[in-house]
Amino acid sequence: MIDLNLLRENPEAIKASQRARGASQELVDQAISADTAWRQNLGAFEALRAEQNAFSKQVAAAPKDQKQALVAQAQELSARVKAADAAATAAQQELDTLIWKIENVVMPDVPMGGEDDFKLVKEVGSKPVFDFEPRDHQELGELLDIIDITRGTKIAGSRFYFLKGMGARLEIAMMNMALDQAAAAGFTALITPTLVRPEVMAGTGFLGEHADEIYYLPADDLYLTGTSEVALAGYHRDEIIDLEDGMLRYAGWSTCYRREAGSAGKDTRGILRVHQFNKLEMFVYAKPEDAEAEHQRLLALQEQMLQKCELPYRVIYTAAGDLGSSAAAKYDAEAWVPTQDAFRELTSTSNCTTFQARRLNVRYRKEDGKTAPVSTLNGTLATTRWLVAILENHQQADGSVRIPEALRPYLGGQEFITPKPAKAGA
RNA sequence: GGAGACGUCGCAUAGCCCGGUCGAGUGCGCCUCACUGCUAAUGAGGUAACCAAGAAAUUGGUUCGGAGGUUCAAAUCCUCUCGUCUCCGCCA
Repeated sequence: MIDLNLLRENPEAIKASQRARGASQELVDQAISADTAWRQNLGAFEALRAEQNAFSKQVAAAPKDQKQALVAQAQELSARVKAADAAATAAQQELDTLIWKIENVVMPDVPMGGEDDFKLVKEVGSKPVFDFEPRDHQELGELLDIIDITRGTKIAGSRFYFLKGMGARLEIAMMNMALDQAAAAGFTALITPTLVRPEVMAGTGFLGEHADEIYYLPADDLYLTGTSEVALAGYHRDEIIDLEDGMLRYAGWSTCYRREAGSAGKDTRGILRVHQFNKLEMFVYAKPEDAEAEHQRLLALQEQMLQKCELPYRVIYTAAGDLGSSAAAKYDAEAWVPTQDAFRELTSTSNCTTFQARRLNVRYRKEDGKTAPVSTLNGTLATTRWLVAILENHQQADGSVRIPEALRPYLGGQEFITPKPAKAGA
């Protein structure tokens, strides 16, 4: 939710942001008139209510024989109060629906435009050169017997898979390495609920634009979360948190579920885009003045992970139109996927400024003792998708895969994943 | 799954039966002052959040888990809902 004061004092800033996103500017004008109407209605109601409260005290103090007459008067007043109350409530609802539709105000340096209008920040590492025809991760997965898509599909349908043997262990190793790194950087580990109530899903904004993407369990009226961000953002909901000793940093470990309804036919091969995967997500509650520096720090942590996995990658600064509605700025790190001859997104980190916290009502106490909304930030540190890049970039001519050094301690020192030896006589 | 109890201002509780004098008492914690003087005791006062108006002091309003309802008036009565606890049953 945007800041109402900003709407009143500098609506042009919000309009400019909406324009950069390619979102509606008209909404801003509508919200301003709704705000004015609401405040008028509220003032009228409050004056009437004050009258009623004063009158009510008279009634209470009046001697018995006068009560009857006073009550009769009060009835008439009560009716007017009810009407004014209803009008004020309606005006507020109107304002609310409008204000919730306005997206977060983007940072001034965010490029205008859509998905392809990003700013390239950097490219790191060199793309592997193969003197053989590289296999894609699905082929490697089958050859090494570490990814079983056929059986995943058999038991759960398309976009499901089994990670088997070293495949399963590789994912756990990577997740563990990420968790260790996060812990060293001051993040508290959290294993989060993956089923949440409707109000939490709505409160974090995912029921809006992502509604199609979400699994829902009608028998229990619960939603499966597509990221632990939902639980992590809701964690301190309606709280005044203490940021005196520094920001609150969490590393959420969870399985994520996505319907991928809008991506039929896209990335159907392998495990690049699946209905269920694991993810380690960083989430930070910070004072607004510290948010930008922390955003850079999250990106640095992501890069550190990518480098430990010895992956060539690039960092892009997303354009306004490709930002989530609560993000003011976002960096994506994309790893090189050789068989696709393309960079594919492995991590994403967003600075949501105070937008998300305002909606979730998470505040802190400032020096002057007043409360103010905090800033929230999030960023991916590892997901199942990373396996795609690891397998493809580190493959050898015989189909074996070299394990990046940093991961080896998590795999008993093992250096390669090798194909099963062919059975004798086969 | 069955039965019951409970949810009040940081924490612990009073108030609810018998609606108005309750936005709400007490204890603890915390803050300020006084006194004493020594890492304390005692006394006095203060101590929620949110919204609107205002330059501000301040004023008005809302909030007693949440949502509805009854009433001139709801912490208090009614309905639903969420949560916690206890006992019983059942069981990965």
